[in-house]
Amino acid sequence: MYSLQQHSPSPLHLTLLKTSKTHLDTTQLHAFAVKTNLIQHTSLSSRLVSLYADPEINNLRYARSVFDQIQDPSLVLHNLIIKCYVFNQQSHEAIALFRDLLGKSLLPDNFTLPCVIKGCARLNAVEEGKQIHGLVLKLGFGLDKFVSSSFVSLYAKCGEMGLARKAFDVMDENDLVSWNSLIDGYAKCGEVGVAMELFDEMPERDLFSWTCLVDGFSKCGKVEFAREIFDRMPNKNLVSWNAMINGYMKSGDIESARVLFNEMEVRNLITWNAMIAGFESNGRFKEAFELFETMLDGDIVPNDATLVSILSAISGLASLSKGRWVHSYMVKNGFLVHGVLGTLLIQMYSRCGSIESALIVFRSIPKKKVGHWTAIIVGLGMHGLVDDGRKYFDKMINDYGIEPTVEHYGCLVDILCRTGHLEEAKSIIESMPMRPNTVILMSLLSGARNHGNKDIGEYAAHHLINVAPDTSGCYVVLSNMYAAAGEWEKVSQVREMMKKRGFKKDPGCSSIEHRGVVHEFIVGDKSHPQTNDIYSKLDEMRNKLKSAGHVPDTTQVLLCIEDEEEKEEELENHSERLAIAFGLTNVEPGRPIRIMKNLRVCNDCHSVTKLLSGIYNREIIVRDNSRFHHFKNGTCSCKDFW
DNA sequence: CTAGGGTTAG
Repeated sequence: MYSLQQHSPSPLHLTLLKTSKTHLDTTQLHAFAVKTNLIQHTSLSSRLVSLYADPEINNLRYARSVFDQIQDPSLVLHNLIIKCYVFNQQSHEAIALFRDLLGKSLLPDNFTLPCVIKGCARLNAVEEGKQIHGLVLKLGFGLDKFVSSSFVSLYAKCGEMGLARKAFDVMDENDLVSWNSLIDGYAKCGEVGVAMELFDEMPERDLFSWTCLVDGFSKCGKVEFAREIFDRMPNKNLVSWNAMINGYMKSGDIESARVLFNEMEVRNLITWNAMIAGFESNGRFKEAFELFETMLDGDIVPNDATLVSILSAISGLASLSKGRWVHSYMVKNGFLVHGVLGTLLIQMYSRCGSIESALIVFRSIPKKKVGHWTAIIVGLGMHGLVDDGRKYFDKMINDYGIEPTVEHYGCLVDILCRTGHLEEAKSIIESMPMRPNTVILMSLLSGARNHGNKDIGEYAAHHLINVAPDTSGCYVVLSNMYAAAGEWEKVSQVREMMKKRGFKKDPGCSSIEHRGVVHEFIVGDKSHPQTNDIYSKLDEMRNKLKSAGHVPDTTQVLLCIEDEEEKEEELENHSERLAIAFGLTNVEPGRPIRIMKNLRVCNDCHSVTKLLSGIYNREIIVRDNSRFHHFKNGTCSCKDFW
């Protein structure tokens, strides 16, 4: 190893560095050039740009900074940087530089154009692509093989099949790449017939073309066609198998995906990620996590994409211990939390019930982006830390100059509704720059119910039914509100509406994690190995609640049950009660019981859990479908607003 | 000082 600081430059050095392609050598050449002021020579600085922009070295930041110091950089240098931007998924920067280039009255050539067009394709920027197309025709590159096939690919990727076809037909001679781009486009649009016809017309088909069809049909949800092609393929490679697995996962056919996965002799990281992401997106969180463990046992190294799926899966499982374990794995293995992984960690911790850990992660992120702010504000909202939520919202806008999105407004509205500032919440909804979504309107409606404001309740319900007529929760809350106001006629009107629209409730399901195992309970569940213990604990709970003076609140057992005793029984078997009974029997005294539930906690369960937290002197943390409830000493963190 | 356009996970 030599050091340029200690040796004077010799021709030998320069020759060595000219042929070298490592990052270290390049930075040494860079340092040398700066020190000796040779960087002023365009030939040397140009060489540096090309080295830094080389895919092997790929140091975009250095490439750009050297480039920026060159007076009147040549077209070739522009081409290098543009290509490097596209390679590094920063196509908007590539296009910005392309515009600079035109502004400098430099003309793009047949090297520039395919790169810029590819950048447009990456960004789905079909309008910009069309403008460039006009320029291409003016400059006379319309017949260039690479330029025109780039347009076929761009239009096909953007779903503009008419234009793709035109660009294809204009070509002198269609090579394999242009055929594949076109077929890929038709397949992804679901044009099975056209895609197959073209495929049959192709002069030669290699592996690539077959895989385009498998992937295209998978992506547009025609998984049975994808499988047909897959079975007919003369040869298959990893990409074909992965595309097929992905197709099954997208269509929700997890079993078929698993069968393929097991049949595979060779798998790569993409295979594992496709499976894990597939489990996660289909709500099979437990299996996603188990596969992740299998992967690590097999010494396969995960990447960011794997962790994105795994953190989401853990959020779904609400398993704090698994979350902590994965977080420490990430720290040990050098995963950076600055980008999307930071967002997911914050989300994971707040959804697993530890807002404290979420805050620690949030504070540790040096350059916070919108996603981080959203995650922490949503988290604080879920946990009912009201003042903090408001504080972070203001801080984000005023100190960091970040434009709030609909989600941020949602949190603010939620906070205002919780504290009874309903008019203010309503006026924020009316003045925010975007249309209110279901979540915001539900917050307002629930707030109106809890604070007995019928006018605002009806206002919110009216808008909700317009925005999302399928939201059953809206009718439930509205009916609760009328019931509380004693307007029984309106209550029955709402129930009629629900019946007419055919709403059926999902069965309630709660889960609790104990010693690394997730235990699931549905309403009236008797399948757990400890069922006897659980039901005798339920008996004990019922007696203690009775002596504490609890009267079951059956007003929310809405639809099908008429008999009063049956109503009470239904309540007693709600899934969260089973989970609490399990928790009281199994979780070590003094440790909190953490439960996750798929539906909103009902009124009666909420007041029962408050009482139980006092009676058994236990902290009980329940995550329902919208927020966390920290029950302690007979009260709840949501202050009875949820 | 460039060597280009088509398929798989997020």
